Amino acid sequence: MTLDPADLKLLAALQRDSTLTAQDLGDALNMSPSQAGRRRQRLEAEGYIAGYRATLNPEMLGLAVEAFMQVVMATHTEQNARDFVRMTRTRPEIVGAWTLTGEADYLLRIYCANLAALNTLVQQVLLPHPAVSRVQSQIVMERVKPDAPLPV
Amino acid sequence: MTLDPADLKLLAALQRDSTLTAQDLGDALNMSPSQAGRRRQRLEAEGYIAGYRATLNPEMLGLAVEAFMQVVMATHTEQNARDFVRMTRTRPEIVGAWTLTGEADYLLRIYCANLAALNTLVQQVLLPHPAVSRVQSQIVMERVKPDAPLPV
DNA sequence: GGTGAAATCTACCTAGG
DNA sequence: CCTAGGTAGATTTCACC
Repeated sequence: MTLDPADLKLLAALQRDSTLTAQDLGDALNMSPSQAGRRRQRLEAEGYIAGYRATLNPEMLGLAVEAFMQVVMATHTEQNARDFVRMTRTRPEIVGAWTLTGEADYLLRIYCANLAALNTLVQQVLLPHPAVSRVQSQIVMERVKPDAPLPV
Repeated sequence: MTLDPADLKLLAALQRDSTLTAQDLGDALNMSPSQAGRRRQRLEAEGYIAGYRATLNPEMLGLAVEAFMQVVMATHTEQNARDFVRMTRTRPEIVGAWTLTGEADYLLRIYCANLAALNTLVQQVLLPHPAVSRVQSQIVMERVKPDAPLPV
């Protein structure tokens, strides 16, 4: 039920590249392919591995602008919160949203084609939302360390 | 060279689940497995797909605390920036780092086992760094929309 | 767009502690 | 009796037609 060093190495390897075969994993962990495959199946079944995803290149898809937005709510009713959360889940350009401690109520992570699209999102979607009081956009200038694996 | 609607559907599907076979993709796109596989190979070769990764469950790994930190630099020399960037790439609990427009110089995304570990990072690593002036931690209270696929 | 060889996965079987 | 290693059938991939 607990993770031994081999499990951690296996998880780290699959975070970097999920196309590694049981043979590859066995080589890396000094065990037989059977054992490595069995371990992977166990880690999947126990829920350590949430899924296998393709990672895309934002630039190649015309998503030139990444941004973070801090959103402050005007009123903190339950209904407002539900509405806002539903909106974030509907908009595909919002690729992450969190509620945080501190002054801002929400942090949004956005991918857009250009600055105009970002502005449209703010002016047409966020600011018109009844519960939203203030939005502060912060555009990403450089990805210093983008989307690294979890520390296992 | 440009992406047609089938390409976009294929990329969206692989973002959700990269274990889909050429047959599965063919079924979803109403084309033969050969064609679907060929398209995938083309999108990989052209660089639209950066890689295939396993997504892990942070909670299962004992990573109970997610946080964002806004870091303000004391001095903006080239050397300071390089040092700081190297530090972020070294620390595994820093899973993302960006330079932003606005008052803060860096935004860091962190995964830690607990609040004590987070505090240790701030006190032992970030604040002692010669270039760092101020750090503002914002703990994630709720993941409203965590790590969604890119909008394709 | 289809076909077939090569590789991979997975369930089952056998051996050893 | 339980765990590790190996094996074979089914599935998938990929180069070629």
